[in-house]
Amino acid sequence: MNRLAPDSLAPLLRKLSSHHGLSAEEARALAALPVTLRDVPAGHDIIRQGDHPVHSCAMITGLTARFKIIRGGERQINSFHIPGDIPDLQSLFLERMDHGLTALTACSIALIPHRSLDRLLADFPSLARRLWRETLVDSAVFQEWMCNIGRRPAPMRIAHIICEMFVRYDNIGMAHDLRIPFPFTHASLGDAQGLSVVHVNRVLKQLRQAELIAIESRTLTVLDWPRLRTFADFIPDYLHIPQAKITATI
Amino acid sequence: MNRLAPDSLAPLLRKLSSHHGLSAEEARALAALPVTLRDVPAGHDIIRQGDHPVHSCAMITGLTARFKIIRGGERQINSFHIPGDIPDLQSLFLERMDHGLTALTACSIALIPHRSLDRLLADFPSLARRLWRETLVDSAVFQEWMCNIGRRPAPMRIAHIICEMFVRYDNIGMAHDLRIPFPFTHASLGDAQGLSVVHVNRVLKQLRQAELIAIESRTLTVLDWPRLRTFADFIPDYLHIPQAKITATI
DNA sequence: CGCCGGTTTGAAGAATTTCAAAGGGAGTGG
DNA sequence: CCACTCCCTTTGAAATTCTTCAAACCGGCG
Repeated sequence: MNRLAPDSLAPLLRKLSSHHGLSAEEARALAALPVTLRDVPAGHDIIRQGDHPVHSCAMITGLTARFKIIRGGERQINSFHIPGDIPDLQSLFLERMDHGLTALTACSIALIPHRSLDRLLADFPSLARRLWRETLVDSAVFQEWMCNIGRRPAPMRIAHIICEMFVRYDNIGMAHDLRIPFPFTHASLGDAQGLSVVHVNRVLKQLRQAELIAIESRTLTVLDWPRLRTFADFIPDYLHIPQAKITATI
Repeated sequence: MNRLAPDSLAPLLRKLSSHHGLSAEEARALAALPVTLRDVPAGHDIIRQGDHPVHSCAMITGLTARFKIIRGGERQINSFHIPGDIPDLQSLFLERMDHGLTALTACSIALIPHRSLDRLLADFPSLARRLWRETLVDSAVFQEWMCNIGRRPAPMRIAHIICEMFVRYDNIGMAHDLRIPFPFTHASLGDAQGLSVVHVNRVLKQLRQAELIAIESRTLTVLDWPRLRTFADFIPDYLHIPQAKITATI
């Protein structure tokens, strides 16, 4: 399942350059990282709580989630990760994993040795700043999720996470005609937004009946973006995507 | 309300050195930062959503909270900050504030110009790594709070946040005889943990009656740490405080 | 064809919120 | 020094949201 490929970091490069363009030199340094490609089947845990990873991984295709299992066995999903994300960049500085990373769909990921990352950051402080920024955006998303889970009623929560995924997929060029991949199970949405499977189901039904969204064959169509985003109280600030890139499509 | 003082960053220095000791040179560079001290009255907003700050602030005394107001006016508190924390370090890279920072008690804070921080980080990559790490710990705390809010019942949530504050206060030498400052209002706890004021009140009553804690004159006493931490399912990993420093006191 | 994971529905039950109102306690002004 | 005020805490009761339990359904895959 391991192989090497030269431009496997393309999604990451695109994302990193989205804020300020990457210099040729920076791009070269990133592309030169010695990565190992790995294909992960759906449902597989990529990193487990308690691990001391020596790699971080960049998402190439698929969908992953960071999660914690709490006493009683309930799962809390803290984030979803799509191509271009580095879900476990923090493991570079926080040696011990306090959460897991799991593949919600079949994924292909690029493993980057911490040692190489260390060197890269030392040699290119500007890249260090970019990556630091990425971890901060991550953090900003956590904060918005807390608002969702802590203070918004279920229908708003689900609408909100749909809006978020829509904008994020759009940002990496994976939204077309108001359609995005939607491989989420009701259980994964519930674990992310603090709801039971049953309730997620009922709420999705509402959203469908209100003709805000349609879901078929693991694809979600936004039927009425303005109404959906209003309903969800969705304000994309917190994703810290450059304005220009957002307003273009939506 | 502004004045200058030489060693106002002492709490921050102590915290930063807690992971790996600071070199003399690093400590000197930090202490040389041109900070402005400011006293903030309780209830005052230090930074508002939408601001583009040119400083970050280090907590010297008092208690602050990061928060968002959502449509409908509800407040979600995302984090509490005690002396030694830099609640808004992220504003160095995320230009626009997507949340606010408010003083829950009278506070004194040290404003550090972003320009000086930039220079510091460029001159001392090792300090950059330490500060990056701090923001990642912040992130880890967000993740644990998500577990709390999303998946734990109210009594566990409140017990958990109490455990967290206890360990954090202990870590900066502000816990004595199992007592910590407890200036939280029920409203602030509720806004942090996704509960109503009324319910926080009832839950605190339970915890008192179970003789897990006692609260008087804004001081909380942990009456039975082992039982409290078990009840809360509290595992301090996520605070990423060096083992040695934790087990010593608790 | 049959299995399996995921979805859907109904009904009952629990946790939590909302509404309403009374009870402290600390600071302020007279 | 007292009275007043404001904010916070506390309590009760009713309403609501969401969960749990149970069971049927559905669609893709071996």
